[in-house]
Amino acid sequence: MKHAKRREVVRTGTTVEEMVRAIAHLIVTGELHPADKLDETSLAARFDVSRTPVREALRQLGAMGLVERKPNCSAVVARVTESYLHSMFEAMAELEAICARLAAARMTIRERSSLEAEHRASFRLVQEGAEEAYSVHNIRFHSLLYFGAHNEHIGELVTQTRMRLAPFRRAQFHLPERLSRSFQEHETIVAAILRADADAAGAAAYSHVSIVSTAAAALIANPSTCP
Amino acid sequence: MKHAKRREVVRTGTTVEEMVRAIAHLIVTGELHPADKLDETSLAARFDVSRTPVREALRQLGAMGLVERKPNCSAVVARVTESYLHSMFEAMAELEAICARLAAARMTIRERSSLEAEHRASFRLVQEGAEEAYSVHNIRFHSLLYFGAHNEHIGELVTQTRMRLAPFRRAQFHLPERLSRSFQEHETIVAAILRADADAAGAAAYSHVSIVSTAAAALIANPSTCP
DNA sequence: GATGATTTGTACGTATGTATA
DNA sequence: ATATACATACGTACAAATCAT
Repeated sequence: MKHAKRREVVRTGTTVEEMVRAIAHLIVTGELHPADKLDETSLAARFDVSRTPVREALRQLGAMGLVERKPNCSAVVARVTESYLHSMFEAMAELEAICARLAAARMTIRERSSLEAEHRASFRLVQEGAEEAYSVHNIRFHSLLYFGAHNEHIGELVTQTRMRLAPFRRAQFHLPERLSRSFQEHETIVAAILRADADAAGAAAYSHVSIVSTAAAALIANPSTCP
Repeated sequence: MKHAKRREVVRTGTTVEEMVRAIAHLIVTGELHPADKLDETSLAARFDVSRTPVREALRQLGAMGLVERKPNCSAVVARVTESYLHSMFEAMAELEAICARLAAARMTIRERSSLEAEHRASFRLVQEGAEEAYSVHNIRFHSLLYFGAHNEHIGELVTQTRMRLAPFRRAQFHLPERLSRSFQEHETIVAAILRADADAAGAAAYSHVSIVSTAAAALIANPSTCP
């Protein structure tokens, strides 16, 4: 069969968009690890498209910082040096702090209630030790914070940073008491925001972001063999 | 002549990289204005390459936020709403503040000297009213700040934001006393950094970034006609 | 509203550069 | 070290969508 048949009946957009989403998903969920090769031909075959959309997707993912591309060499899932990883965690802390400060100052009544509700609802998950569900809550909680800051651009920066950090967060997932500690830190942030104490909210959000570079050594950049 | 001859004898990289640089330059220097159409075929003809590298460059520029791309519609130079523009200026102020704070705490002796030297050298430009030269100095000054923060990722975020803001800064270029005011603000920042006063440096850097949305109305996003 | 012109989206071929036996 | 295999870079052809008349 020469011409590829469409892989889905309903197209969600262009092929390139699908590829960007698909590949990004593989990367942030950890199905592909840093330094894994992203061979254009293989990806094209795997998703049953031609190489052209794959190339464009890889180019876009490169600009997003999720993949590394050097001329004439296979693209690879982005690796980072230990120092760069540290800089991303620090940036994350600073950005979260900004969002928390702004949120404390700007959130509407309704937004404050939503944040409090989301937080309260997570108490049960902590008691049950529901790691997976808590992780979903955690993302919603932080999204409410970003949104509550009422600054679109900062929201994009923090989301982008969070995505690039995703492949390196996996390690810290199963620390003892992680859930209850996280919950208590959220508690501090929420309390500060509810009383509109911007400085306290910022400080709490900053210290909530783990600065420790917990990533496995294997994920850290070993200089690639390719020029 | 069917096959394109190389436009340059020495290739600086791949064609796509050249296109990204070239188009980005047109955008940030204001030769192309927000909402200007970026026709793939025209660009390909203009730079004497095929559409393929142009497409990939546009995809990358899209991910960088310099151009907008919707399926089946011409790419256009990125427009922003007034509120988004404001959010970028605010983000810029926050990021500059972080850099200044970190720089005050972390710059080496040598880096502090360089910053001071760069600043002192600009005094002459202010006296002479050398707008163009001062603008070059200004970029170097801020780059020293970003670099002095010793945080690569934050450096990338602030550089990226600065680039996206470029097409909208043009308006504020010729304000009265702009140079001397800028110089005095730099003075405050430098002084704070030299005495390692992080908070003062951050505050000074924050207020140094003009929050006013000075862009001409024509540059602001009017909803595009294309789906 | 239908039709032709223009432009984007995707497939594929060939050349060139890199890695490997 | 030379040659072979293989992956990418770019050009080009065609299909599909959009816009203008």
